[in-house]
Amino acid sequence: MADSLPISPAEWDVMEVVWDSGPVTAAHVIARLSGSHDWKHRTIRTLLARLVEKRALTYDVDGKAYIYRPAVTRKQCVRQESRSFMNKVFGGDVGALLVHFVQDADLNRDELERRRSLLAAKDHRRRKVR
Amino acid sequence: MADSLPISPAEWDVMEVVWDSGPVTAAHVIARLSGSHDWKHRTIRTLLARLVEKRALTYDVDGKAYIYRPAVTRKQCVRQESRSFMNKVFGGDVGALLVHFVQDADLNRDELERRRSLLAAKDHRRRKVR
DNA sequence: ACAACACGGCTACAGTTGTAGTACTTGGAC
DNA sequence: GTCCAAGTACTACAACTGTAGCCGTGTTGT
Repeated sequence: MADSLPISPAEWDVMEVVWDSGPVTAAHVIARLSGSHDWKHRTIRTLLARLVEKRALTYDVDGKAYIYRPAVTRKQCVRQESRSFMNKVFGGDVGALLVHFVQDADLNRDELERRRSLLAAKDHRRRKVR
Repeated sequence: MADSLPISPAEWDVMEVVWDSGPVTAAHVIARLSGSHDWKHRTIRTLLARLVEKRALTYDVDGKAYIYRPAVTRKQCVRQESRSFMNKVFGGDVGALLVHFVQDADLNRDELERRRSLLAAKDHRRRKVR
């Protein structure tokens, strides 16, 4: 339905809140993001306004405040971002992409495992020593 | 080894050529990209210069021209881009990412299949008619 | 030796992004 | 009815991007 211009990383974080919490006020978004980001409320209001401009959000007026709602689904956006990422980095080759991330996941698992063993060994040594 | 600032999409296309072709002149990069992009040679030279600034490329001077070489491996860059993409869009959840792309791949296969059948049906009808 | 031509350096300029500040307006408390 | 806190609109500004142009200089063909 929508063209939906690209959503920048900062804007994406705002969209997440709106997608998660249904129709929300700016105040709500600000409260939600205050934990994870160190943004002044003005920054978040600017991002909301830009997302409206980009037609990624709409709003209803309630008294003096706006109630924001997504104008595009998360799925649509994920799809679009994913495609452009895949094209840029993997030349559009889903296979190559999958290989990369599977290997990456395996590496992480191995790394976790390695650390666990290290810890275990340390623990073992400590036990022995005392 | 390197900090390696973010590489923009246009710059990425330039890096691809350098990664693929080993040490290259600007002229070579320009020739290679002339097929896929409609860039003036100045644009590509600008991109090369920016990549040097960003320490993604280095060069040796050969007479009046530069011979460019990657200063970062493709692997490093793919890793970095992939991480930031995964964090932005999938909240760092590799699992969710894999699910998305696998489904996407399946959809594409189905879509291909659907088109093939359509074509086949059409062909069938045509044959019948004549 | 001189004219082109090719090269890199510097400059430009508009659109996007991150990160706000200022100013004006208005619903609501009193 | 008045005043204020909170809300939106407008403005700001530097860094990054896409997309190049101009300029001085050195290389090369003739």
